Amino acid sequence: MVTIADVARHAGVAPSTVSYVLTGKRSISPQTRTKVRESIRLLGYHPHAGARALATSRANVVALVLPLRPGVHLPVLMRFVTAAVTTARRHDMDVLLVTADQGAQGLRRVAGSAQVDGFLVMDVELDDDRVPLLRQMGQPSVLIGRPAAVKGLTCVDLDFEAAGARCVDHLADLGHRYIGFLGAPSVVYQRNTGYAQRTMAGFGAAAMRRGIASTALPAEDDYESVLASVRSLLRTQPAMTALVVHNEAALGWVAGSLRALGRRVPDDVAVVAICPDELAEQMQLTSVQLPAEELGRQAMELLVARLNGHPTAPLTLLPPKLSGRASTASRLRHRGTA
Amino acid sequence: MVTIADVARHAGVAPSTVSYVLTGKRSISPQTRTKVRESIRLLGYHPHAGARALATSRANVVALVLPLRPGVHLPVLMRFVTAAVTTARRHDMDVLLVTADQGAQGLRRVAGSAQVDGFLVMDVELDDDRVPLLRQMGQPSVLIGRPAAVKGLTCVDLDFEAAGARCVDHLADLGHRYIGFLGAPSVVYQRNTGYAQRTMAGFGAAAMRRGIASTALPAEDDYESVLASVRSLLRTQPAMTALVVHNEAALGWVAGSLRALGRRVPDDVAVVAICPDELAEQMQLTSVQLPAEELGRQAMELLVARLNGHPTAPLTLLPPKLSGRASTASRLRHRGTA
DNA sequence: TCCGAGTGTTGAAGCGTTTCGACAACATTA
DNA sequence: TAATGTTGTCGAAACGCTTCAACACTCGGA
Repeated sequence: MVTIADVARHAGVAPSTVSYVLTGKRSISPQTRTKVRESIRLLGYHPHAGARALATSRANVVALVLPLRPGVHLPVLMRFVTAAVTTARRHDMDVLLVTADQGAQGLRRVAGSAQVDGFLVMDVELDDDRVPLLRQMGQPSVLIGRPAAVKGLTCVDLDFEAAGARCVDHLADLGHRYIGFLGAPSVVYQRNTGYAQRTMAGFGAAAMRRGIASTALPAEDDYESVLASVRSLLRTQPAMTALVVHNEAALGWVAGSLRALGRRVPDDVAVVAICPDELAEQMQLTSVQLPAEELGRQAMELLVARLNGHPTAPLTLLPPKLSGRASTASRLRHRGTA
Repeated sequence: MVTIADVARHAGVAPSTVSYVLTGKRSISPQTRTKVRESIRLLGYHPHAGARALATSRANVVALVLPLRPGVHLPVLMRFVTAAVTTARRHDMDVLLVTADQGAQGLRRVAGSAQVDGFLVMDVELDDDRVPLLRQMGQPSVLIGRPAAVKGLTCVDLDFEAAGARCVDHLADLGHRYIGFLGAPSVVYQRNTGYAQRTMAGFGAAAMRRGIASTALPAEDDYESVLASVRSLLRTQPAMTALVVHNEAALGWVAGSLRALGRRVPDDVAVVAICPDELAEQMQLTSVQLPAEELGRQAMELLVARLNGHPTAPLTLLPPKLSGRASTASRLRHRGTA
């Protein structure tokens, strides 16, 4: 292994000088700087991460805590992950993967051994058992998701209530008066997952506000079950002319199910999805974006800020954005206003 | 931070003694051992990972290299990942996430800075640009997948050729004489991905061997495209009575497409999938298992073996296992033998 | 001419481990 | 009894980096 001493010798300077060239914490003459840089390049020098961590008590690594629970939509999850990793790298940080099975135990271990400087915790539930632990541990952490109490934490999330409401408003503006809601798999609700419940709440409240009749059902992630849920919604509310879908896995089967039940999208039933934009684009669905990349990026930026001692707000909510597409381009409004 | 010196002082021994208790590299009297253990517990001591890495030149971290290319089925990928992480933890190792965008550059960096002791590389292509790099770098590595030349490497993979063949044999034994093959999205073949091509090859060779007519087509991951592919297969070979599907994302739409074209599973068309067992179980499909967990586990075990200086075979192929389920339970055989 | 400020560089101490050689204390053998 | 192992413990020297205090210069200004 080539060390800083080797570089120093090769460049004819002291090790500390090389260090200062690297970190930029002191001014170095341009001549020396280029000389040192050249030696580094020539020798293929890379600072030893462990040694650096020891000297600075900073590992430049953050833990990414991924529970991998059933019911989470992995493609979406991976977008969070990629965005977070990319952002981390932009700040010269690496990412250590901590999965569910390691549990609280695992958090303690990596924090205690100074392996990581902070935590990025994904898929946070309303009352998450990791939250008290994170609060008590000194290490900075950022949560993607929103536990019941955010005091003393840093959380990032989409404003799911607003998202649910936004869907209703859009449909109401188009003249729809009977709207259905197709939710996540029922386990997700049983588990007390904040985002699912909040979307529902926002949806329901907005419907009340606008004087619109609404019905909601969960949907599992297979065709039969989606079909059953849609059928059930239609039976409950035969006049239903619009459907809000908050379930990525079910999306692929919604149009098919409606068709199987004799309804066409968008002419008989308009559909609004809450999902990543790409997915909606591909299926030509009007949608409220689930800005996975943006969330992952923001979360990591906040974590970096905290690592550098900057204070952060306990809760950052991203406003929902709706993109209109073919699935709500029905002629209902014209009919209604005709 | 509580250090080994603190523990030593608290227990009334030398730091080195504490270290020996921890590593077990020298015999320590039971009394001292319990005394030290008690102090460790009481003070909540965790050895500093960086310091340890510096002293031992072993980070006890492996890099997990995840390209996250389009077309890979993420649920399957995540099973590899979870299995690999779990296995790593069983050997007291942690896992650093390295994603595609970091490229070869990233591999060099983490290896050079002694951040990781080895690499677990996933989703390896036939001629992967990371392979020469891995060969030249000193660090041990294990690949999941199978590049064109495996000399000097350690690779783990399912025997996809055998898997393709196994499907044909099963169907042939049931009396089918006209078999279709529904493959991965076409990008996967364009990208020269080994597993897709090998499955096809195994399928084709077995069909020839058994004197069976076969047709193959790729399928994209949306309903319309699956329907189109299936229709095209049926048009090419109207007598087709069986279908082998090697495309997790398409699986959900296969039965629907066949039904839409007037064929029922399994009575008109038998279906065999190559996919993780759980997925097949859920859809009641006869399948050749894609043993993601087993592959991830094996790969990590091999990596650990290499890290400990044990030699490893360049190629470990897992034999395919077929589980019969409802989707091939047609009465064809009886008709055939009747 | 001398002083103070600023600039560029250095030597050495320290970060928290592991590990090697040394050394007591005790047990075993000749 | 002396020589020889064995066992358990210790002190000190690494490991490769950062950073602080100190030092040698140069440059203006008084």
